[in-house]
Amino acid sequence: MAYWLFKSEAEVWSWDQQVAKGDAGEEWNGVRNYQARNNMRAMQIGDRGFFYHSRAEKEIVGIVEVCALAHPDSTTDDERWECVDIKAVRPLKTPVTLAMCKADPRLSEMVLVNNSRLSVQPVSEAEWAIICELGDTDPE
DNA sequence: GCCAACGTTGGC
DNA sequence: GCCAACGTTGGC
Repeated sequence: MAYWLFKSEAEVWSWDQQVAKGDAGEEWNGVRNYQARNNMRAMQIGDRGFFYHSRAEKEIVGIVEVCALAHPDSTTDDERWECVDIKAVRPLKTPVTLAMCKADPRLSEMVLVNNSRLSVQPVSEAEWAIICELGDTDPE
């Protein structure tokens, strides 16, 4: 199983809205970046991801699960753009802020720390465990 | 609100 | 195929 990180501005699509979708999940649509799309194409059902609020909050707030493989993005007719569906699993007990990630030397290689512009990014298994620890949350 | 970094577009 | 111009993202 692989791990990922999904970024969204809370004003556009928030964790609360994701939770409200329940187990049905929702398309992670609107991505118009090849690297982010390629990451979504590589995802498998059951992969886990962090849900990150960019801009105002700048913190990882929850854990999501991939529940549909990459398929055409319903918000465009442009066949280049695809997206997966994700569903909320549970919130982190303690949100993990960007500042916390930057402050932890074990996370210095994290994409979130080094390439803040990429909206769908891979997370290593080690990084996953560290952030769950910082978030006081079971990594399963 | 500003601006640096990055990705994309389009003229040549 | 290069690269300048432009638009967008996101940290500060």
